[in-house]
Amino acid sequence: MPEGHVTHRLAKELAHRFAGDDVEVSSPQGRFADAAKLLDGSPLLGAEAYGKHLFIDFGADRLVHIHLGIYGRLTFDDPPPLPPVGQVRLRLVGPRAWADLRGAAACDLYDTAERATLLTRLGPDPLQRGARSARAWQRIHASRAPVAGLLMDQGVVAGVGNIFRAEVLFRHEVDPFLPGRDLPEDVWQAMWADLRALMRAGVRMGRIDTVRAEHDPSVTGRPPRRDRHGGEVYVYRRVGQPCHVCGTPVATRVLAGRNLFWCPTCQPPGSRGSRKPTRDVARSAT
DNA sequence: GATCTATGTAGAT
DNA sequence: TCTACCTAGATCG
Repeated sequence: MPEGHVTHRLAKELAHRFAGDDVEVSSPQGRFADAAKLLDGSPLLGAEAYGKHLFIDFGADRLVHIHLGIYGRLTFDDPPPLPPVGQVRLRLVGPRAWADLRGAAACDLYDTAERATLLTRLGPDPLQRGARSARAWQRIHASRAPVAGLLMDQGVVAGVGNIFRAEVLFRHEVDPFLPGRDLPEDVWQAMWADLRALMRAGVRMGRIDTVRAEHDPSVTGRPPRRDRHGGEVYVYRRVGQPCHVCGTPVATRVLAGRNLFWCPTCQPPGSRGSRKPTRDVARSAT
């Protein structure tokens, strides 16, 4: 589930369903039991996301820090709460809603100082208002590491995961293995703007849908139209299937332990990319 | 039922 | 570069 758009969406939903209410906090599975006891009955003041990190504010300098990892889930439902199913690490029960957390890589009690320390490790989050892409650019421009690896580094850009990195590289025709320092600055600026738009669309839609996102009025300024490509993403997990733009089979390779996907024709070796996202978008851009 | 996979990261080697 | 870890659903036999 989780790239940055998921955490931001969850923060919104937590605030919407719980903010201002006293909340029963428990850990049916037991692994968060001590902290849960401490927070039980406290008012939930709000929730915020930064990159893939989620913070739930219970006041008195107490925050629940959640990182979903690769398969964590936070689900919501209307009252009354049902008996826990499976490994429920954290359960929140308020008068208007209840929520279960499963499989998270992290679920810890933080104070604001610990949150501040964590945030210093993270690069700018494209979903954060006023995020400064220049900080990311400094890291990219100074590195000889492949740009596909840099995009996944949360210290460079916070919130980008395996799908957004594959898609944004494709959309700008950048060779995933291009050293960061060979990426032109104007291409980076365009990728950053595209990430902001794609990830915002992801927050709204609750899914990553880069092909249709380009037809989202807020992304392109045009009304949605029928998807001519037949898919939700261009390259992610489409190994061997024809590229939606040129028909070349999508390639894959493991990079830094993660599966990377790209089109060898649209993103040939050494390609420094283009400012306009994909030929298709270039055509429909205003 | 066993095995594989996954939008992730930290820590060891 | 590898391994461990968090869990559930899909796929294999």
